[in-house]
Amino acid sequence: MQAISPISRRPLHEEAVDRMRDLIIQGQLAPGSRLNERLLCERLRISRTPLREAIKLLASEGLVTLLPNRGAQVAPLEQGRLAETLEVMAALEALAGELACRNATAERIAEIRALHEEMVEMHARGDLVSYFRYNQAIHLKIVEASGNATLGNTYRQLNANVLRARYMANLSRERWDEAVREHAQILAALEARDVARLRRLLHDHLAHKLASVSQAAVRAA
Amino acid sequence: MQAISPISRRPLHEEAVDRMRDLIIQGQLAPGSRLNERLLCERLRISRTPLREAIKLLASEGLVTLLPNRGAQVAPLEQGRLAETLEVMAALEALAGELACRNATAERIAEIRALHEEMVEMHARGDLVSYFRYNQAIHLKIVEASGNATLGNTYRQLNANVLRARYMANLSRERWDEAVREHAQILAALEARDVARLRRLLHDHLAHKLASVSQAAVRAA
DNA sequence: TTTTTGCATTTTGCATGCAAAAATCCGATT
DNA sequence: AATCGGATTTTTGCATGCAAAATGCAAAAA
Repeated sequence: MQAISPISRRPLHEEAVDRMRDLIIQGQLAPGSRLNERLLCERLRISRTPLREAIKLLASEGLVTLLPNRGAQVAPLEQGRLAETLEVMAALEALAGELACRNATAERIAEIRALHEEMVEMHARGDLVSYFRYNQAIHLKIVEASGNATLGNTYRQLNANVLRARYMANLSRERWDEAVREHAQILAALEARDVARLRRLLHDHLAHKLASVSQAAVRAA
Repeated sequence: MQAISPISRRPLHEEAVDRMRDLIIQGQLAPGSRLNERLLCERLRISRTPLREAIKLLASEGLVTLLPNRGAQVAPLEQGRLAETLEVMAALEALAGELACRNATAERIAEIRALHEEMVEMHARGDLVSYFRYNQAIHLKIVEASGNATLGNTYRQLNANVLRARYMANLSRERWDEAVREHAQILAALEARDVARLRRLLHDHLAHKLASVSQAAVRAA
């Protein structure tokens, strides 16, 4: 008998989580704004039960803050929290790099290089939005290449919180150029399977990202 | 005016999460067993709405697996997943140690030493259960001493999954002795604020733990 | 005897109802 | 004009209702 892909029927609460996560990351639901259940139910065309389940899940991801007896709000953006998160992500990426050096197949690394080439192209064109998308894809791919699914889940969860900061909007030209150079080095270290070097590069890359985001936040304040 | 602790009115779903998490960690809800909503509602004396919210949250922690249209089950224990989790926790503890060296107050470190002394005492007495409790407390305290709350949350979440394995039951005498020696070294490095050494010690300590758990699992299989 | 099919029961997923808490409004009072 | 108090409305938290899906089981067919 031939393999048939099962009919997919996602639960409503999952769909709701994904939709709301996107809304929050894209800023359509602004940090600090209250989540009115009735309103969101109407917009998503679902009832309160799955919506409330979704809100609780987003709260566990840190994208939403629960206010007892007063519903929930989109988690406010805090500089300190962002720094904390990036610090943890740096450690996770360093681990991912190490594991990827040891476990990733050559094909997987080639895929990462392909993404890298695309990203460099977008940098050359000055297409910041596309650059940013490839950049994200590369980091995620490295984490996946580690072969540690738990690491991947943990990373993604933290990443959602960082995406909201939309630091890409405040990326200076110098920092952008530097980031691309760093990426080239990261890829070279991965291809050489140089664990120590890759660990250090990934760690520093994230540290620089934090510095750049912090600066942007200071300017905004 | 004197500070009064407010009358606690925790949401039912939070209470339910905590209770069920304990039940799962303690094995009263066995890995792989189905979660019958009606039954659990009766046991916890709550209705299905907060219960279902709790189940979804536990699923995001990885303690529960959702089976679409067929409810949920306690997440089965998998050797590979445990190894993955410990690998991530090792990286997080290494980071925590580094941050603790830099940020922790002397008092905080003294508190950790106090816990360590107690733990050594329990080891001397052969009181494995108490030893295990102090051991946990020390690791959590180091993570807290990092001052990075996000790191703490991430660590605790992963930790819940490890606690279920109850590797302490299969702890060999030699490994136990060795673990205590490792802890003494860890504490010394923290007190000396020797970042590099502490990182390495914590990392190795976790690696040894994984090895010991794996061995126990192999024996059980 | 084993497999398949139809039916009854149970369980789940989602919607809705209800009471309590919070927010809002609005006039009275200072 | 600002503030307070109280009633009114809104919103939340939890319970329950209902339909669809899954499960169990016995009878029919192979």
